[in-house]
Amino acid sequence: MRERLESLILQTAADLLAEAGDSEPLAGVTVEAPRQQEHGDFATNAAMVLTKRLRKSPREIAATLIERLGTGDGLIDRAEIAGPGFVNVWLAGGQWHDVLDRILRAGADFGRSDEGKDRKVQVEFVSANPTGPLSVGHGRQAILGDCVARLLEATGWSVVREYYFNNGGRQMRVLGDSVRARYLEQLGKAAAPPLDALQDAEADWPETLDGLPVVFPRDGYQGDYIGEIAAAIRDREGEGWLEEPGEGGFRQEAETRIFADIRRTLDSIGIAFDVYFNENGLYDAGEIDRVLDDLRASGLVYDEDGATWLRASELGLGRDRVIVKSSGEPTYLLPDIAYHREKFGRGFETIIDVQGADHKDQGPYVKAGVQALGHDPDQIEFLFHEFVTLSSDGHTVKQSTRKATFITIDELLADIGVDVFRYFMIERRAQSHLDFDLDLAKEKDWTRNPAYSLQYTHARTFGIERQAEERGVAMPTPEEVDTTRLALPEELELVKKLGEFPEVVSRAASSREPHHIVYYLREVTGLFNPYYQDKDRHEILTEDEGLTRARLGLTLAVRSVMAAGLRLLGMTAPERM
RNA sequence: GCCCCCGUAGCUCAGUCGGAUAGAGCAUCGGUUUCCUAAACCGAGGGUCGCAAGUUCGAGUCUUGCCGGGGGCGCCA
Repeated sequence: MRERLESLILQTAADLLAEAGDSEPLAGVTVEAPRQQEHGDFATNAAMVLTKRLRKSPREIAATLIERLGTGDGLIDRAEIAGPGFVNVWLAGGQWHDVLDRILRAGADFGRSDEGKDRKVQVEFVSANPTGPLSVGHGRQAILGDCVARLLEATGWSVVREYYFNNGGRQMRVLGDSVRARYLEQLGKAAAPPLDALQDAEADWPETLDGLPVVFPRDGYQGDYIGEIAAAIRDREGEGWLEEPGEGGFRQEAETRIFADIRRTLDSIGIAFDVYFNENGLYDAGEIDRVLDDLRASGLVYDEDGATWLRASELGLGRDRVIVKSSGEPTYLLPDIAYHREKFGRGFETIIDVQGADHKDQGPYVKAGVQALGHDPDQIEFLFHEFVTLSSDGHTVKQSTRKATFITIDELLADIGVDVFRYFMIERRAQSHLDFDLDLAKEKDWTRNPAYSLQYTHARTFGIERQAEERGVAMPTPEEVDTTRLALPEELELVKKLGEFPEVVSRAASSREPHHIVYYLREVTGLFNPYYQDKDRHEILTEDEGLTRARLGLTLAVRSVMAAGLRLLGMTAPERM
């Protein structure tokens, strides 16, 4: 309906330009629902935009526009000039009734669209290396990536969720060494380093302690999970692994167990990846070498100080970057470029990389790399999110993966549950810092919790249904709802808000901003709860069967939108709370 | 020093393509319940949209500078 009105207005405005001999295309004209209800159902700035080009006053143009629009084939009830030259349009009453009818007929599909046209998009997120449990920071990225993927699915894209990981390299060696050290300590063959030495990088590091060697790496992983993995190995192997290198069985065992934990955590917050992509696959397939050769052929690579450099400064970037160290080992950048070329090879039209703020200025280098290889860098989108800071008792809790002072998703879930977790992780837009109050999170009394109130609005529609059943009233089918019976302003306002849902989904999907869904659902809740509550004006279950069916229809429409919205957020939509 | 993000009500944050009187939740204060679930609703107070210029019919929104907070500027990933 908005589309119909919009095209009508755009066409009329274009006609006015054409008649004035101006053949340039029309730009900047909007048709939107105004904030104030008194400003009509829709408002357009067309008259003000055309002022210069038609060399007439906005109000004069507005008057012409209104005259030309007329009733717009029955779409328009009336139109008025307002303020500096807005044209406010009120739709004919029946239009809103049609909207409700469409929502009811669409049911669970309302809000979905095919604008993605089944094009392939990849969303890569989390991508944490298997060195430890997922932290709350990973949680934000996980929920953000998943919700973006859900939005894209709802708008007709063919989505692949992907997790990229690296199980080689220095990090993993340190991990294996850390496990091995704990294993030796548990068998009494080594001494644990003192706590103060672990916590202070400047402190003295003992070679031996009480006659036992200290084998724990100075920069080792300190979390309890390391000791647990070591204990599992000890229980199974006894002293059989005394000669096993950290890089061997210990590293492997740690990776297997940690990855299993990560997957279980992801599963527990409702996330399933389609692809787990191992960086090693790129080496095995010879992709790294091929990319290096191709980059050399592009002339954007040179050798200096024994290392190989990407001439990124030539592509407008800050500085050149090393892609192969003088040791012959590639830096992260080379496999990253190779990985992205591989993504292009899989035919994705759009590639979305969800990453933390600390990766912000690396994106351009990856883009520069793929551009040098002949791909369109604009097909890659980086979606950066700022950090999650945790606070407790008014103080920020310091987090460090290595020192294991971070709060894991698992710990938080035990306190607040998946739905509340997902809600708080997605409520704010990605580029805002997320200050997560642990005390609030651990507070059991969630009666003031906005996550809860969204779910409750959905549950309330079932409460109404149960109440209706008790009175022997069945929920109506779309055919049984005579939408014209809904005439109260608050009912039309609610219908109007529900009708915006597809647009909200579309905008949230194309801007990759799932938080819009949250705020929209809060608005629906904010209209439906008072409507339900104000029993003096409008009980839903009345003596009038037709009116009751219409209001139950409205209730069902609210249910559809709330259910669809909650599903986009990955939250459950309970029937009873 | 350079680059990126943020700065909006007491707190935490929304604010669509630049649009009319800047919103929500929480908190505070006052009220509402023989009722379709009070896990609710109604009302009130609370704003120099960090500061200053600029762009224009119009700026929380765009540009520049400054201030404050966060992140990044490795042959780490």
